[in-house]
Amino acid sequence: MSLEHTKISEEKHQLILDAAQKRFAHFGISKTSMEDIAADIGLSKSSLYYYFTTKEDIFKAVIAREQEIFIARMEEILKKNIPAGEKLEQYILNQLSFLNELTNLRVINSRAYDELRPMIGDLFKNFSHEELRLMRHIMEEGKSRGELAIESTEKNAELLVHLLQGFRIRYSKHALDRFSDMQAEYHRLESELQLFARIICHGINKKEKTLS
Amino acid sequence: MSLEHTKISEEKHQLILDAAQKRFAHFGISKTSMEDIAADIGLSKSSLYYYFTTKEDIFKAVIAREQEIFIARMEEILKKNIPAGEKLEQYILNQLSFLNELTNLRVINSRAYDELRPMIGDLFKNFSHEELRLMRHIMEEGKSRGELAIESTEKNAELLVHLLQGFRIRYSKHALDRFSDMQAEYHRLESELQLFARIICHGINKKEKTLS
DNA sequence: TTTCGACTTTTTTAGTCAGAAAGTCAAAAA
DNA sequence: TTTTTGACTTTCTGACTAAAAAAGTCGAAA
Repeated sequence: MSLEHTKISEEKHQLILDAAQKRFAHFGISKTSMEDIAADIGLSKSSLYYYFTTKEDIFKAVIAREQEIFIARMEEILKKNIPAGEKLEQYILNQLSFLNELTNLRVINSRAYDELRPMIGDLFKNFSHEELRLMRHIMEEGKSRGELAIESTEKNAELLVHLLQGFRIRYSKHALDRFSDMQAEYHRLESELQLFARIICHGINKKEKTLS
Repeated sequence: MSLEHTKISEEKHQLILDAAQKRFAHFGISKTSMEDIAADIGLSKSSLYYYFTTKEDIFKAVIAREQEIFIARMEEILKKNIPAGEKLEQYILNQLSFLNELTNLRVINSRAYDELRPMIGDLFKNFSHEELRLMRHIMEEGKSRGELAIESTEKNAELLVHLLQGFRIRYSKHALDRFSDMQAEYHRLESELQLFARIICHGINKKEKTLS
């Protein structure tokens, strides 16, 4: 309890999470021992238990931190003074850097998900809620400004979050298939997401002259 | 070889696949023995090996057949004399019955995918190609008729297939979470897919008067 | 408050083995 | 000639064990 409030303790927490984050991203949970993490930052294994009660807790904290980073980054977009459509576009495109930088978050989308769900199910659910909150914000703003042609902000927000999640899951699965050329894959995906954003915003049908 | 051409043999093939399909859908591969399948159609296990060389082959054949059914059903849509946008809409909506009826196909999208990939990886890839072919057809038709506002038919077709696959994977994962009210879930998903189709076709932005 | 070494407990791993299921084949039946 | 089968061999799986590794505890010390 009181641990949370001292500065030094907080720094150590972050130090541990930094080390764990790298290890987990590289070797996965099961192939990362508490000793490994401790050694990385020059502590004994026992000391880790002073800061975290279980290995699971460390993993959860790592995931939670990556989720916070993602949400924070997306919130930056929402603050901008641009049309809702553009916010949506940027949100969609920023998935990319998300997928590439937050490795652990990416991994829980794919292979590991079924094993990890019992552990991080709540985190995942909470993350979905957060994402939905952001998307709802975009929808509401766009609707109230008369920029978006939508009825139910809620349904639209849900759909978009689901599409993005589906896209991410599918990509994560795919990415593990091949250890090959990640760079080329990145560019392919980037242009695909651009097209995605464009279609979502403008539709695929030719625009007719609107009657109303 | 010559087996393929006799009528009786072909019927037996189908009979075996019918039984296997039900067993697999209900119990999964590992919990379905060759004896089980054989017993279901009043044959000895040995006889099964007269028609199929391995259990794996039977499973592959079951999947392949479900894929063919799906593709055939979708091709029906392509034949219709309706605008490309409507074809797209119907394609998107028909995912639903696909997910509900072709159980084995649904399962390989979710939990089992990682285990099954080595076995059915090729089938899956081939299925993707087929789906892409259909989607490309819609795009090309829509473009040549001046109905769709697209540049690269290929890129648009790819994106849409990826979105649909992502959606399906996400849904399959989700569906396994809860054994709850499948009926309500079906309706929720149906209306979500309707919205999906509408946004893809018309976009989410308010239409401005087009200049060109 | 923080660290650690020595400690116990739990989980993984490697290996064994028996029973079940997969897969083969020559002979019989249709 | 096509189809089926029972008896057969081979392969796979699950349950068990012992040993090793990793998780987790605790009291003492810095």
